Amino acid sequence: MIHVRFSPSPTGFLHVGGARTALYNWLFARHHGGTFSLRIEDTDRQRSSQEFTEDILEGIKWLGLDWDTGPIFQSQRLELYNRYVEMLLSSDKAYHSEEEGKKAVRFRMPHDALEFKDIIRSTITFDASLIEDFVLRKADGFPTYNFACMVDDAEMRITHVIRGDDHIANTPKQIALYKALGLEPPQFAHLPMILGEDGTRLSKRHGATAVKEYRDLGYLPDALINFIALLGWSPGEDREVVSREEMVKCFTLERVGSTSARFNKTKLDWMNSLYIRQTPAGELLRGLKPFLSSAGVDAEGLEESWLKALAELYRERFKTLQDFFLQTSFFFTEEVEYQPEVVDKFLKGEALTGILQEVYDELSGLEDFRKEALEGCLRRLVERKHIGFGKLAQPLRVAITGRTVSAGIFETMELLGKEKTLKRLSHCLHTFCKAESSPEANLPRA
RNA sequence: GCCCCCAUCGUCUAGUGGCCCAGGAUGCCAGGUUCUCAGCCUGGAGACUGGGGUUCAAAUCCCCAUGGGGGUACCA
Repeated sequence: MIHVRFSPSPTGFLHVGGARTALYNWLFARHHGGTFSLRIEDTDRQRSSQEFTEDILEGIKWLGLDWDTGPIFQSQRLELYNRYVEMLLSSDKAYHSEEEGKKAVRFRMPHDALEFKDIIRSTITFDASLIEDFVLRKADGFPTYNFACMVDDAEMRITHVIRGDDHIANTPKQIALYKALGLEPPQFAHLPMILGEDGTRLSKRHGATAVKEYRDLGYLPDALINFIALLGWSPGEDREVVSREEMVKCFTLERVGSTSARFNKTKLDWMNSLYIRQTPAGELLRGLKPFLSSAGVDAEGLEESWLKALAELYRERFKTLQDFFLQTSFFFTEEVEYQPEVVDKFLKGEALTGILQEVYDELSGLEDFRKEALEGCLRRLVERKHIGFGKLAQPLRVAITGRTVSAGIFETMELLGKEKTLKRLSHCLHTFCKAESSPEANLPRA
């Protein structure tokens, strides 16, 4: 039976690197029908905090990685580590030391050559004589990382340690500890790091690095998971879009690469838009509503079917859930703001004024405001006027949306509704076209 | 400084000695579809870090150099 764990230290938010480590452990456990445990390594009393612990747990939950046991907290297991310290002390494999008035227990590091097989890399060898006698128990009574990690891995019967390769240098120390205690070390798999877009270690200046930031920006957990999984792992056969279930099915550590990967937001955006396009509208709506609410829209007060139709209409156009409101905001407001440049380009000129007036007249006489009827009506109009449809569509789009890009004009009008559509058209005719057209004649008669 | 790891298109990667004058994806460019944008379709440019070996044959194996990353804490 395979047992793995994810063991973050709560000294920072869960970032994409940690998320990937958690994901690979989870995938490995699920693939082999083993267990996946959570362990919080909070032995640094200064830097650890409850806030980070909660952030990490919430992040893992949001990503949909369920765990079988834990979380266990190392800060609550001092007694256990002390037992191991006594064992090492009594067999003279460890000793008390004092530096600058601080009493600690150090491990008597054996000086023989050390090597271990890494599943992802080749055999890694170390000259143990270069490794000093490291501290097992600090002056404050807490264990150090290397010691607590080893004791817990042994106690939890961890069979595979899958972690970031910044831990490679720790591995010989931990193996030496296993040997000193007469225990069999687990197998190790060190994952290459995830770097920032510029190839340097991931940090705040790379923009969003925390998992929760991606959630708040409107990325779907499945999309993030898929993207992150590909940072170092490949299912082969030129496949890239892989569902969770498929990943579980085909995940192996052998297919994890050994080169560090740069985080590439552009590709994440593509992946996210792909998942958005594949998500059923109802489900998409659940994700969208919180974003609408935070934008000040009373999402619950809106008609579900209308909102669903809107999401359906725009699903191919937004890359993040946050992006959705940015593109559709004009549906949720009474008035629309018009940019001067856009007005000059699309709403001025006599010919235009005339045609927009005719559009207004035609539309106000329409009973059926569904897209098919709207299309028929406007197509007939441009045919009568002998102009290309584009000549009409753009000014009309600007008039009712305030922008030069939107979804199809008929669908947009249908969802906007007759009232708002006419109101905005009327507003434009009054405000922008007035001066250049003959006074009364061209004004909406509505 | 010392120790360790790594090295294929801008980026993520496929590739485990011949199928590779290197495949996919993304991004970029061009064209098509079209009421704009997006999407979709078609095409294009774009890489084996360098140098030595080994071999009939090397992106694949070995060595060196270079570059990048990590470690060198009573942090994890």
